[in-house]
Amino acid sequence: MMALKKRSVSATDRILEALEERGYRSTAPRRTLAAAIGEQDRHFTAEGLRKQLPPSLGRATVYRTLKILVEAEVLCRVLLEDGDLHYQLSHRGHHHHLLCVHCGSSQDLTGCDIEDVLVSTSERHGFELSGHWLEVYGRCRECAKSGSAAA
Amino acid sequence: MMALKKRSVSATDRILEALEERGYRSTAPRRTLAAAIGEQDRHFTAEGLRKQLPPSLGRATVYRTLKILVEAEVLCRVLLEDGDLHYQLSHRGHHHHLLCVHCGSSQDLTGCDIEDVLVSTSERHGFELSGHWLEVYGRCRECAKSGSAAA
DNA sequence: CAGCTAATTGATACTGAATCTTAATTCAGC
DNA sequence: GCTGAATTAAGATTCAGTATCAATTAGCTG
Repeated sequence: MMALKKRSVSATDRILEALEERGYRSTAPRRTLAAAIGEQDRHFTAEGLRKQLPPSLGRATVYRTLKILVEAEVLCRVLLEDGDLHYQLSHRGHHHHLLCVHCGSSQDLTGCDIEDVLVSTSERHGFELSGHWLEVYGRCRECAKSGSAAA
Repeated sequence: MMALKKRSVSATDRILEALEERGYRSTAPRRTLAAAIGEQDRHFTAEGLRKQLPPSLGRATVYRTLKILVEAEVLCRVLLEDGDLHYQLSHRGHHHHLLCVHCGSSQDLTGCDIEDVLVSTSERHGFELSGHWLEVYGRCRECAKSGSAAA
């Protein structure tokens, strides 16, 4: 089906740059990890990623690096409908996801007015807003089109 | 500070009723659990709850019952800002929470227009909406008022 | 209320994810 | 090439949650 990939900058490079920017050393394990993450085209888990890596790459290294990358905003965490937390390549800055429950793809949600609605709603409740978490589930255009009898 | 508690119906009773409605037996462990849950005035975890119970109450029983109660919509799960999932007494039906990051209290978010915004936004993306998860973080009126130098 | 059966229970073992510890290795600058 | 600090891998450990299963118990039924 040939999902189109915008790999112009290479996610792998973005990851390595982010590490360098933050003063982390360039090591073989991190390069391996960056490459592996760059190949993910869906959200993934730490353990799932680990299974795609040489077993010589220590578990702690995977977890440490993922944590760093989330802090660096290269990765973000997405909440699946069942409460599972996965990782995913991210664009910097605050955004939300449209998660396809069928194929697992995700689109970023930008230019929506949700923030505004939240602000005014919070005010009505005397609530001093500081943040929020939103995930949206459904079927992406492709999956909705290609039928598969939407439940 | 005397948080006001609307305990008119007693959460404990609501829990027991929900179990009965669904054809579950009334057992001593379940009554103990219901009472304990009724006393929670914040979101809590399965293990946290367990620590407040007689150790004779088996681990499996706690988890089993919590699962039943979530299905019965007496409890709902809330996502904390750090990705932790907790439980909380719930009103039936779909709703969101305003979670106070300071005192841990939560208010239900009702009568907001978020659903509408989501529908139209999703449409713009060719996305067939099926569900969403939203948590809002901040400070409740009390905590915002009582200062404690909002970060 | 005694007896019965299926639901329920709790102990225990088990799983899998994630963290901690530590000694050895590797990077990067000199 | 040296050297010190960052990084690593291995393994032990913790922890939440699940599965198993024999023993118990609720709630009929007569």
